[in-house]
Order: sequence, then C-alpha cells, then structure tokens
Amino acid sequence: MSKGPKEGNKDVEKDKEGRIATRAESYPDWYQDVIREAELAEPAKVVKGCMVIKPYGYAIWEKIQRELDGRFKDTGHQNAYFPLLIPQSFITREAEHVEGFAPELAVVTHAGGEALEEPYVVRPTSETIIGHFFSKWIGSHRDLPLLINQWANVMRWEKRTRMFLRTTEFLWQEGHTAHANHEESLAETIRMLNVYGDFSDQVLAMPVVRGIKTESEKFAGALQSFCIEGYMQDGKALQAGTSHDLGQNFGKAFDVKFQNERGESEYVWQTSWGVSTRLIGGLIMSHSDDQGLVLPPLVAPIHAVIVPIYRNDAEKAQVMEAAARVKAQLADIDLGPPRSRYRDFVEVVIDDRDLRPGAKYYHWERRGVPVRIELGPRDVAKSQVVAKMRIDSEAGRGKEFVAESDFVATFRDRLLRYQGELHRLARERRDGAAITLDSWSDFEAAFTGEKSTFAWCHWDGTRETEAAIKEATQATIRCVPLDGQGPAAEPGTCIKSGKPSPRRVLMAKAY
RNA sequence: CGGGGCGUAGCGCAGUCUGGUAGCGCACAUGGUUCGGGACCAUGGAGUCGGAGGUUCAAAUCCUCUCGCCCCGACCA
Repeated sequence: MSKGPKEGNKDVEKDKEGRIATRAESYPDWYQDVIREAELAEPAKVVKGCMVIKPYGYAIWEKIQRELDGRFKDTGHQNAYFPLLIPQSFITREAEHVEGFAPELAVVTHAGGEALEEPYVVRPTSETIIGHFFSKWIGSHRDLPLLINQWANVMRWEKRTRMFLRTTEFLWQEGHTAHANHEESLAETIRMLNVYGDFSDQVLAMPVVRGIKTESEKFAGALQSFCIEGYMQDGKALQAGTSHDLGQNFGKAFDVKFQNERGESEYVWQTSWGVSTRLIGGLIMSHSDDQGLVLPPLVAPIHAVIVPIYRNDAEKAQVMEAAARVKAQLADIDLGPPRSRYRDFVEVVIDDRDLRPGAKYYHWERRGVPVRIELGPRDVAKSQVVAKMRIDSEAGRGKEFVAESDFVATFRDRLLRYQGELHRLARERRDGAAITLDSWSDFEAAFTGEKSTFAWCHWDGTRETEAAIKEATQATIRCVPLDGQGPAAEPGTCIKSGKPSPRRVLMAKAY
C-alpha cells in the first residue's frame, strides 16, 4: 500500500485500474498503512514504544488466544496468574538471566509517596517469580509435572520498537512447567514447540521452520532454546515463538526441590515457552498485500460481509430480508475442528451503512475479511449471491455468481479451502525466495543493503564466525533446523570460515 | 545512546525561509440528488499552532531552553 490509496483521502491517486495486488515488500510504509487502515492498532504516542490495540486488532488476538489456550488445555496445562511486579533481587539470582534482561527493565522505585526499600521491576518475563512460587508448591515427585500457563502483559524497554513486532509493552502467554527429570522437561519443550508450529501452520497459515537457537541467540538462562521462524514478505525472518529447556538453572536459583521416589532431594527440571502479540505482526507480514490486510478465516473476527445493494425503499426491504436470511444460515456454521473444545461460529456482518457499495468493498477489503457477498435485487430474484474472496484462490476467483443454497452449503468448505490456500501461497513465496548458498560473495550479495531472504548455509558452529557474519551483513543464524525442516542434513564447509560443518543452518535478517 | 525527521482541527498535511485576519483534503453534522468497485451539490461545527521564556507595534513563523513522538543504527519476543 505504499503507493496505494488512503482511506477517505481523495487527494491520493486512486488505483481504479491495475487492481492486481502486489505483495508486501517492506516495513515500514506498507506495514504501517495496513495496520492503520485495517484499524488494528495505533501508536500510543503518550507512552514510549507502546501501542493501543483497537477492537478489530484485539479481536484477532482473542481468536489466537482462544485457539492456543484450547491446545494448552489439550496438553494438560492449567492457567494461573502471577504478579506484574517482581522484587528486583529475584532477577539477579540467575546469572545469565540478569545479564540478558537487566538492560531492558523498567523499575518501580517509588510507591505510596515514598522510596521503596527494594525496587520492583515490571516483569519482562516471569521465570523468577514463578520459580519462587514453584519452590513453595513443589515438595514431592507426586507434585510433578506441574504444568502452568499464564496470559499476561510484560514490559521490555527496547531501544527500538515496531508495532506488534516489538513494542515496549506486549501481550503474551508464558508457559512454565516443572518436571522430575531432564528427559521429561526436554520432551515438554519439544512438545510445546510443536504446538506452536502446528498452530502457526494450521491457524495462522504461516509456515514456519522449527529449530534450535544458537548459543548466542538463546534465552537468557536456558540450556537450549527452540524456536519457530516465519518468513516475512520482505525476506526477513520472524521469531514467532520460543520454547526453552531451562534445565535446573532456575530450580537452583529459586531452590525448587522435590523428593524423588528414593527419598532423595533433587532440583526440578523446568521449561518455559511463549508467543506474543508479535504473531499478529507475523500474520500481517506473511499474507497481506497492497490492498490491505489478508486474514486466514480461522483468525478472522469477521468471516463474511454482506453488502446489500438497492435504490429505493422497496428494493431495500426485499434485499435486507434476503441478507438477513443468508446471514442467519451462515451464522449456524461452526468452523471449529470436529472435536474442538470451542465452537467457532461464522461471524457475518451486514453492512447497511449509508454508503455506496464500492466504498464498502474497499472498506472490508482493507480489513482482510475473507469473503464478500453482494446482494442486490437481481440476485434476490434469482436466489443467488455474488461472492468474492479477499484474494484469488482455489476457493474463489473473481466475482462468482452462486445459488444461495449452494453457497450456504459449501461455505464452510470454501473458508477452509481458502485457509489452506493462504498457507500454500505463503509457503510458495517462502520456498520460492529461499536459497542455498555456498560462497561468501554470494552471501554478501544476498544481504546487501536492505535485502534479505532465507539462506541455507553451512556454519562451523562457533560463536566467532556467527558474530563475524552478523557484523558483515546483519544476517543472523535464525536456527539450526530440526530434522525434516529445511534441506536434508549433509556435511559441508562453513560459508565464512571454510571449516567443517555438520549441516546447513537457516540464515536471514530478523525482526 | 549516536544519526535524521516531525509536533498546526478527529486523521493526513500546507503555511515557517521572507513576522501582519488560522488554511486545505478527508472525516463529522444538516438538507437534497444518488446507489452493482472509493458519489455529488449546498450549508455548518470544530484549533490555547507540543510547552516555557525572549525579541517585536505584531510571532505558528525569528531567538533560547524544554518535552514528546516517528524513522535509521547498536540491543531484543
């Protein structure tokens, strides 16, 4: 939408011709326009680096929450809530953790009109305070595993912020679990990584690479961090979710001990995992185009909009009656999977505002509503509807004239096909852009200036080489892929140092 | 923390160089004509020009200080 029209601004050149959508190519123009014009959010301005999530954007987050929460419950987790403020001393107990988070903490030093004896930090994440409570709650191996999730806000005073992708305050969920041994905690770490990966593929239609972070990119305080990396349309990577194997680091720092079957005292093995409102940024950067937001049906707050067309009151009465009938039939459709714990009924809006139809088309297109239904006197007479999908796909191309009964009968299938198509298209864009590189000059060429893509390259496994690559190109090692992710594992030589490498890793510039 | 930019109506901006009635588009309100891809006409409401100080007969405009936001880097979900 960089050169696209702005809502309600007639000065900007209209794109009446050439309405073939082009895909997003760069933050910030296009990205921010999509957010503003779809009314997802706006910068708070009065609070540095914070944004206001508007109702339509928040509705997307609620969809994400609900679906993820169901999956957490399915894997045996329970929700709980812990304090926003954490005693500063908690943060300093784990050496790597304090080193990693100290620079970005917001600290409360005064309360009740007086200086506090010990300041509180606003949580940047809750491992420490949850560790504190775990130590009280866990005594026996019979208390394990303890599987807790928290939906919360956190604050990280980042030097640089970007709407949804990195804001000072953000909403997320953080899972925290404690286990009796490392096999179990590692299995949990990988299990939740796959919950995220599956969710991203199935619900967000955002294909991701599942992998392991390098030592320098891992979570501060973890033994090992697993991640899912999404491909954004400007070629950059987005860390869309992480799952950490914390080992006994926090158990030792917070004295979380249990007695095993033999009566011996042991530290618990913990995990933590999280995804945030960043997913909404990933959604935008994965699917949207010059005409605005594109939403997969499973996270769309509104699945279909009916635009009634009429010229006089008689026509209006007739058309509105048909619109209400179509809406009522669609509203009974449940998009949820057959055995889902939640129902996900189709949400239909009849746009009866006093605007011309064309204005409504643009309005809803910008908001990414998957299906538009036009309904006029001609259609009512023929018992048909005119359907148009947000983007051309197997689920619909151009304007289609469909018998009302057929349309209703196939609506669920149409939405689910569209969902699958968005995933397929995103994967094709990613795989079409991804490259395998073996020479350093090719690598530099691929990342000059603002350029970025997914590059599969050999790396010698050292922190020094990793740093040198980042220094030279701004590209980083996004992850070492798990088996089955990316090219088949085969040994080679490092793209930078020429030293031996066991397998290719994923490199890209990152958000 | 470095480098750049910007604070003027709800939103987007012009006006600042060269001081002199506070402007434009959209949005909003009312009336009318319209209505299958962003309608038009008429009328109207809406502002301590980010803040403080200074220069001047006169400051959105010049000077000093200050606050805030955005973008680009270094750090990160």
